[in-house]
Amino acid sequence: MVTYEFNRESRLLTPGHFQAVFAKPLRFGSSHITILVTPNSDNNNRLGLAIAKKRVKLAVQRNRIKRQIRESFRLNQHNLPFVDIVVMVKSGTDKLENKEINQQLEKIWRKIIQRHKK
RNA sequence: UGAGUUGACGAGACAAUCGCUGCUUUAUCGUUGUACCGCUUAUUUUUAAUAAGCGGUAAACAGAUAGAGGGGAGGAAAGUCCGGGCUCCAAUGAACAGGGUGCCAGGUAACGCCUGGGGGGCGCGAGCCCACGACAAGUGCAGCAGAGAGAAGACCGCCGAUGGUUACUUUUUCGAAAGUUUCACAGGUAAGGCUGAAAGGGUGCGGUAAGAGCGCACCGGAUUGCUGGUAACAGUAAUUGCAGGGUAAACUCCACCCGGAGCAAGACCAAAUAGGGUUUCAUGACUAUGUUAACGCAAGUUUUCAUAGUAUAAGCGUGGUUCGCGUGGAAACCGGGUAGGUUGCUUGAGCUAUAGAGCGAUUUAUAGCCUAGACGAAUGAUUGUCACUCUUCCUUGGAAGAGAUACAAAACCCGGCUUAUGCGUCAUCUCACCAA
Repeated sequence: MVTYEFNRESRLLTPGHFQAVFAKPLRFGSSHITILVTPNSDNNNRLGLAIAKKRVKLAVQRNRIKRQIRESFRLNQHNLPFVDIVVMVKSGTDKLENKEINQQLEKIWRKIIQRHKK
């Protein structure tokens, strides 16, 4: 079933959730983005964002990046296996265009899907 | 038309698709408690009451799903620099300490803000800028330069009583005398030079050996009075030779103001685990005394029963005090409280319009309106069309191409200040040029 919804059930909400992902992650990355992945027990995939103030200084840029990531996750989530995901960002990302962020993310989604098919 | 000045407003628009988050409403679903009705069981106070369970109906509250409607970042949301509301803590008031403000008047919930006025500075002007009380209460500070930096100072210069000397001039009774020049020097001087950011009022005339408020006139200052003004202050008259510079974002003095911490404030619900208190229960344990039985030569060990004691234990360590060690189980209830959740949370010193008061900040009255409430943190993404600027072409409003789209995102709420900001629109006044 294809869904484009994105509500509270598809987010990591508490520090506990985040710790679980940081504990033993699979790492995927591109030039500006790092993604940590852990399989979860729910029949759902969940997204958490870790955009450090150190990496992206302006609140406006942080918001923009978060929205782009959420949008990309929302549109691709039906292809992903059931996993918990934490997206981290390297410095310099605030200078990327929306399109570039999207391209990088889609590459990573493909990698994750391939890895989990095996 | 150009160059400026001040003020106000806007912060790309529309459509489609896919999403996020509150609100309103409709439908469905299940859950919880409430009321009523019926049935069953139990107890007793037995034509009934109470409790528990099941079923039905009603309305309410919250939840989930689906549909519809409607709302969803800013002028600075920023910096967190002031002020206030609100919350908790503290509190009789006052003083001290500490901090802040600082021309006058008004506005305000309050302010370090705003308005009007005064003074000073800048600009041809419209206008803009200024922490703008007191250094004659006291203390302190000032590199270098310079003679001297505070009731100053004699380096150069100017003058010069007196004494000497050289030369010259004049007079001459030929002894000399006077003058000029020059040297030494008691001293005078604050005009000039020099230094400096600053040198103890300024200009002119008189005066003097040379000078000097030494005297005078004008300007400036101080004091006292008068006039105008609520006041800051301004004007004016008389008196006073002038009275000791700067610095108070130096200590300080004067006047006025200020309790502390903050929505991670505060309030409510409250899992698991651990721990606290109260009550009850059951039996067991321990101790003391007596006692039964068994074993044993005995000391004693094990054991039965009874009585008494046990939470500030008994007991042990050490004879006493102190101190330390030790102080079992189950159930119910109570209270604190972590994770988490709910609330505080958006109706407010609110916005808009009209009218009145006021030069204005502002304020009064009436009417209308409700305009974000997220919490690992929503307010978005993609595409298309049109707008904006520039260039080119035809030509005077079309086409093509290119470019730009800033600064920056609520986090309890308001009033300010400061800083960032591509640009567009409107109004205001000033200056310059041209035309009339």
